[in-house]
Amino acid sequence: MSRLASPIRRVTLHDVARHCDVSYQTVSRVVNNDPHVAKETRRRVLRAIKELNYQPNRVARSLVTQRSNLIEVITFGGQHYGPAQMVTHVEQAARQRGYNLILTNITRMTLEEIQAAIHSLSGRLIDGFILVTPVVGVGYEELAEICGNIPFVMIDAPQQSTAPSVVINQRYGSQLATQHLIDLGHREICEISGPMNWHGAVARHESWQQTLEAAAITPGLSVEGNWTPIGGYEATCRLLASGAHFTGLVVGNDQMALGAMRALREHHLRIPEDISVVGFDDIPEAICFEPPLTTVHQDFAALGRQAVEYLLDLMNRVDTPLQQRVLYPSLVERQSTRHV
Amino acid sequence: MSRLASPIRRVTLHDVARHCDVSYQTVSRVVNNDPHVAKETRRRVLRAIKELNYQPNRVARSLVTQRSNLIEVITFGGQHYGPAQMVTHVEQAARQRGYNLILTNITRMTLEEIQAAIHSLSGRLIDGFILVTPVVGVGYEELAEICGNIPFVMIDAPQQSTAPSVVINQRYGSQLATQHLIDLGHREICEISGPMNWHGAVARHESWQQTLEAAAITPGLSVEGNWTPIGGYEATCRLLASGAHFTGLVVGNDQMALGAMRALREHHLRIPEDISVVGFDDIPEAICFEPPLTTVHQDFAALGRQAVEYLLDLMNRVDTPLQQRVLYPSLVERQSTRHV
DNA sequence: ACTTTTATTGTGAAGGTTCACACCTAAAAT
DNA sequence: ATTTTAGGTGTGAACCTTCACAATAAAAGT
Repeated sequence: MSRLASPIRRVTLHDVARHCDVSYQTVSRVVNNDPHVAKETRRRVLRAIKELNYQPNRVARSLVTQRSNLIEVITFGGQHYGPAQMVTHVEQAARQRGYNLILTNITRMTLEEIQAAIHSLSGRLIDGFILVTPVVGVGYEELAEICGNIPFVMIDAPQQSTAPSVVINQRYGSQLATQHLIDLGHREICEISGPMNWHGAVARHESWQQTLEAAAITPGLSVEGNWTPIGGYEATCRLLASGAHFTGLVVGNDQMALGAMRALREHHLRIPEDISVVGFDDIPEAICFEPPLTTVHQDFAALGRQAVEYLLDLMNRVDTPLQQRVLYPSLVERQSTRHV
Repeated sequence: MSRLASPIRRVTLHDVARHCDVSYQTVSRVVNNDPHVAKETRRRVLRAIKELNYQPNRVARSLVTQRSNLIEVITFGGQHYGPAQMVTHVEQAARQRGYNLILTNITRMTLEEIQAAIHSLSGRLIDGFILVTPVVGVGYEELAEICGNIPFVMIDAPQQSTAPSVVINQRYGSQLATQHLIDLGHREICEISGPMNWHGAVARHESWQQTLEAAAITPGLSVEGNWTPIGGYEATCRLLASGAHFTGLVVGNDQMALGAMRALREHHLRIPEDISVVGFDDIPEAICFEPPLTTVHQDFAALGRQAVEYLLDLMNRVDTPLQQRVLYPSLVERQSTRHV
């Protein structure tokens, strides 16, 4: 007995129809909950379906209906906390609505890669895309061109974009973090930013700067990291080597904050006695950092749900407006910050 | 102009055929790289394909070939480091081989949930499954029944199972960690384990115990955690509250190790001066823990690649043997452990 | 009693591809 | 000169649904 998928003939509408002596169309009606079926007939058909263990062939259905109930998620950096979190919740929301998810995780966020990803499953009759596009150089117009007439929603699109997108207001989050330090009396505040080709990094950086300036404080030095713990460590070492004096440090994400705290400690700076540190993301580890990290919480679950909801609207309702739906992060105060 | 996916007729084989005056079958041959096409004809067809921007309809193709080039990954705890890592690499490996991935992340790892997940896309002609089944109660026989004649590979299956699976040898990893402490002269060694309904947790626990016994050491207390930082924190508090004395602590994963270290510090125990801690997973954060964590490194990328490779063999080659492919973890020594 | 409406069921075609086979032509073998 | 072979190309059917419409029977209206 071979284990190779043998060409076992699946049971079809016709088989069911024959089995209970109706036409295949009637069976189709029962399967699709068409009301124009006599009660007694429906009963008979349903029993036959169960007896024969009939499963509608979704491929054949797709061929005629021109829709697949498939959503493709194209993401970048799927191994990181944020994206992984989003994907999980997008999947959950999609499945609840009867859609399955095709996942494509690209390794370089360029238009070419996106194009290749979309191309690689063109012809699958994908109903819609969710694009996690956190880096610059991937704009709405280009994407619209690539996606053709298939609706899509962007996550992590540039703020204020006219593209259909769902975002968390990064500027607001960074303002929250920075203002928190200001409120604690800090006047010398530096930053470890994310890679500046990410929208989020730019937004957080600019907002850090503007919040300080609004409080008539000259921004301290800002050093660029790469989102990783080691990146944060190295960036902080560079910052310290520059001789800059500061009492507050705003870090682009929690992982880098972890590295930053390590670097600070190695330079015999205590947290929060000497330096207050605030992160971004609120990863599950943050609460157990040494000390527990004050950070900005982002609701990735809501983000994922919203994206799916919006996409389904775009797919199924004419004239859903193209807009940017904005969620707001919140500050979580822990022990890595204190009054100066 | 509506943005709703309008029923724009896609260009088909027939369109291309008409455009360069051959039969649709010839175009099909060109598309599928059939050698029985004259050079000149192929050239003409290829040009027409490009001119008309023809994309083969994979749905129609699936209908007749009975295969979809689709692999479904059913995972559990997709937001955690390990599973997220695996999914990412599985996707990458699959796409390289021309397969796309349908992701289903279930929230409770039970046979019913798996069945529902598989059922929800039955009829999509999925070519194969990759099942991340880290908890007990989900055995090969039951899965084989559910999957019907569709081949599947399990990841994180119980060791020694006869099921087609790819695993990392957890026992070996735990032995590495425990032996490391023994070699450093520790004789009082406790454990924070994962939830005992996970194979991995059981295997690590048993191997911890056996390694100690093999060295004629009585195992210390073992407390069960839930993989999370806070879980590790609480478990360690319980351990300390029990009054147990120990100098070495083996923790089921890095996240719990983070929580454990926090708990230890709060009880004025220094790491590694008073207590040596060793983790499991080697998450990217571990190197920046305070102190950097000695841990067991698992190669999730290799795991994902192997799983895909094995599944494709199962799908395409008759009589691929059913076996368990085993990878080995390695110890990464950092600063959380030292000689007693 | 006859027409109209409604409820239920059936028929033919289409969706876009691949498979099995038949056909044709030109070159090679006899 | 005739047969065989190979290379190239085309035809019809099948895959399994849904859609549009036709057909029938029963019920309701006149």
